[in-house]
Amino acid sequence: MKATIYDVAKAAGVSIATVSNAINGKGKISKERREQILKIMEQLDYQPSLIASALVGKKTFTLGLLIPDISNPFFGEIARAIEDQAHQSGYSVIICSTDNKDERVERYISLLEQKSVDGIIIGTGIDNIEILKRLETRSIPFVMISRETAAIAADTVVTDDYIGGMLAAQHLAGLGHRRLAILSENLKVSSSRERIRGFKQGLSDLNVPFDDSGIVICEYRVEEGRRGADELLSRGDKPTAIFCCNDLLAIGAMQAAKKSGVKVPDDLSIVGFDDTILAGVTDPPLTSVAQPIERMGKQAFELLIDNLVNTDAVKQRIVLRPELVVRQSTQQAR
Amino acid sequence: MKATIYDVAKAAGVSIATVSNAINGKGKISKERREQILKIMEQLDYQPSLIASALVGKKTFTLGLLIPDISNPFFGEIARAIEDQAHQSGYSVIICSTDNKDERVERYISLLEQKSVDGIIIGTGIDNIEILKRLETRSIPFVMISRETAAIAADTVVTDDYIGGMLAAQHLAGLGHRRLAILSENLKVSSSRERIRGFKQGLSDLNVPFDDSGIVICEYRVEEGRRGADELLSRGDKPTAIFCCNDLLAIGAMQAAKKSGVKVPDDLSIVGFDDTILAGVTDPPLTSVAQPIERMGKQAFELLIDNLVNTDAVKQRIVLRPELVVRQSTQQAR
DNA sequence: TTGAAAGCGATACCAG
DNA sequence: CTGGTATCGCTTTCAA
Repeated sequence: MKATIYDVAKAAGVSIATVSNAINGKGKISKERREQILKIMEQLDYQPSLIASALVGKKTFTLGLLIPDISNPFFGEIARAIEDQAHQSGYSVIICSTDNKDERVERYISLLEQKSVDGIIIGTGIDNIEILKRLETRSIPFVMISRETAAIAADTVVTDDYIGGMLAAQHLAGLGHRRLAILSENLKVSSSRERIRGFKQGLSDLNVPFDDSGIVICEYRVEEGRRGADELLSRGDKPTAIFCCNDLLAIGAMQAAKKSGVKVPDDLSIVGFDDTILAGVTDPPLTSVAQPIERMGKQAFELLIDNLVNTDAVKQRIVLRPELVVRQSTQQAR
Repeated sequence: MKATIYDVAKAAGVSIATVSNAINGKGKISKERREQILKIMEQLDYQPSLIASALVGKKTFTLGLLIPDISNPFFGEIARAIEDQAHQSGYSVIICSTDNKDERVERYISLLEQKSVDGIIIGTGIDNIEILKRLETRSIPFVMISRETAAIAADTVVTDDYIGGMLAAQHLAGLGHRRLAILSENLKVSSSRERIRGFKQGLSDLNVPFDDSGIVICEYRVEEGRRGADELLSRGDKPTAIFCCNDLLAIGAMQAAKKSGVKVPDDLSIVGFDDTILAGVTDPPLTSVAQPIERMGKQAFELLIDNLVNTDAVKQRIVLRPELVVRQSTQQAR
């Protein structure tokens, strides 16, 4: 059987209170006693039970991470960034892939609640605002990462999607492109809207005309991106450049281009978003707007921890600047 | 404050024991009482504390998952498969990215131990066998997935790497290739050795000669794969086909080929391994040996659960058959 | 069918 | 400095 604090106390000939103090460095214990106890703990291979200490009111040192799908490289990277931060502070993180389904979100949150996690990081879309409100009333700290809700005051860390769109626009316009198009996922996602808005603003700043008919909306998968791009490429005045609101769509666009004999980047420049591992793997490698994932993870974790300490701190919204990573899917317009 | 079982009991005018029984369907309770209690639980928005029930000896319904890196798509998929299985049975999983470092493995295991996880799924290489032995003596159930240790009797679920190698060989030989090469990662990993052994056997079965000088070893990243392939392609008698022991290396090989003007698949066929999301994204899409990840996750979870129930069951080793997914990176030899 | 009471393993307060 | 002891929220006998 696993050793408990009682075993240690008995072996050391002291009370459990003293052992507890020795472990946590609380109270005053003579140095000798302390070392003696520590030694015995080692001999007994004793590991304090976090379960028990969580019950007496301390924290569980466990976090929940809600994302659409851990097998999606973008979220895998987010998870890794958060995991690293958390681990440094002794926290572990429970993954919850929601598939963007509110029903799964609810199940997971209820589970996390029962497990008394210290907080939740939400990186998945949540349609039903009640879910977040519930978190609030139950005073479970949470922060949003890479997603937003206007409907509720919440700590948030996001990439500046507007700037991201702008960077793409400046890059493409700078290369001389004048016939541009946008491939975007569902406009319900605020980040897509912002990316588009930034892109259009970027163009307009440079006096490059753009008409909304150049925007094609599709789901977020490669497959759909391909179909969306097909449509764009079959038009009378084909675009010479497409801005895609994520890498998956960009890959779809590249595949569509190839199928219809349009050469990337010679005949068509393509810019993606997220700069996932996929961007470096396509042929040609994809120019993409990179989100500062590592810093996002760090900030999200820190916000959450602040929340634990200072329950009623003012909610913050941290906006991080993206960066354009130029590879070979874009070139001078001809 | 969160409602406890006492609040429910008081509100229902019964004892906590009765509430407990109502929740768990244990003992005998009149149907009316039960429903009355359930209703009150709902009114109070009561969620039983898993922490408390874990303390009284029940399970924590939490698992640890040790993998090298959750941001690597292959492990992301493994994690997802396991998460889905686990979630179905009410378990949650804690991710532990080890970077293949024993020191991180130890820290994580000790953490998982303190959190009293019900079991651990190990999908990462562990050099120090003592770590596993320790798990054994502490009777923490664990299963290995996609990794093996001969040094200890453990439940294991792996892909049949030998067959996987063979499938690749048969495919390439069947296409008429005679000058073949292998790009493999570190031979310390048993799966690499098996893949190579299977590949060679497959060729020899078909009377296709193969010399060990055609094997190039490198690390597992794209970058190194490129260098390894460079070497192969600069040789006097270039291979017409390369079998790569994972997708990342295959991508490296594709890049090397492109750089030196060798066309894939016209001049060079390439086969990868793992069939990650990356395989569908390269140009041309990569022919790859797919591991049945979903089934692996399912089996691993089931083995673990069996372990919980039946502590001293005979250790099993489950070997799953891989499958060749033919895409466009391979074609008839000319 | 229901309830009283004894833990589970730790923390923390209050005496000594 | 050190040690009782109540407590956290729940499960589980054992009686009633």
